[in-house]
Amino acid sequence: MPTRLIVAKELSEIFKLIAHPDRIRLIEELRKEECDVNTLADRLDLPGPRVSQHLALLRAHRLVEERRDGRHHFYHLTQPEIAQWIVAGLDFIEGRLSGVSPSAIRSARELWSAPTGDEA
Amino acid sequence: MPTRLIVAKELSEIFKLIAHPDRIRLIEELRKEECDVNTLADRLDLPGPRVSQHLALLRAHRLVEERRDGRHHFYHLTQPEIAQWIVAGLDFIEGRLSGVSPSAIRSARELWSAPTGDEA
DNA sequence: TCGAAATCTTCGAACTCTTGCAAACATTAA
DNA sequence: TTAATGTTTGCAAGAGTTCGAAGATTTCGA
Repeated sequence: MPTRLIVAKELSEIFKLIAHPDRIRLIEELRKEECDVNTLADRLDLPGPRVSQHLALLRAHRLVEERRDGRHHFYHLTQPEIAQWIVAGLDFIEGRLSGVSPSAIRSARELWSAPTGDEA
Repeated sequence: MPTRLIVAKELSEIFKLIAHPDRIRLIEELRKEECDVNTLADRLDLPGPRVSQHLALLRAHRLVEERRDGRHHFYHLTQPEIAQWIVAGLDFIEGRLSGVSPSAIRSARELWSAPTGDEA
């Protein structure tokens, strides 16, 4: 199989992996520091099993890693730079007519770029 | 609805849109210059209707635009920079154990970065 | 002009994959 | 043992993909 085909498939895997609002928010939460599952579920207002399944997927693709401490499972990004890459994708929705105002995008970009503990 | 949720959804739309090997290769082909549908189908070795459907999807999300000339439909990227953003995603598959060798990734990166007319 | 060929799009039906939810399971702590 | 924390499983609903066939438009030759 030609190189280009292989790489296109691998790239599409990455995109598929990230192409879910819950997983994007998980990555956003983890962009600065590790966090345990329950806290993530609380912050994102999602049921526990769902968070766990998403994390299992991210883990299977080595986008996150797990650290266990007692009964807590802490997750963190293996490559924190991926958060910056994701937010760079905002450049490509800015021009579209969909339901996102430029100011919403601007504030989102600031959220992702800002230091921790400032969530809106 | 909170801004963060909206933006996460919009971002996931973008990722979903790109998360297909055919569409990634289409974007790759279009990264430098416009091209008509048949030529794309030939180069990527795909059936015509399939190419057309993928392009319709990209068009619906304004990632590509159409220019008609006679019976030819020429497509081009509305934001050529998106190709560079996509290829930057290669950074995040390099460390994984999947079936892609580092050299394959390196050559893919060169392919996407190189001037036109050099396809392997 | 008429009809055939070329180019591209769209439709509808199968197929697959993902998602969401509830229930059950596993492990650790008190 | 009981509670707390996560994970896994099984299944139904939904979304995305693919294909063949049919439709639309333009060009070109008879």
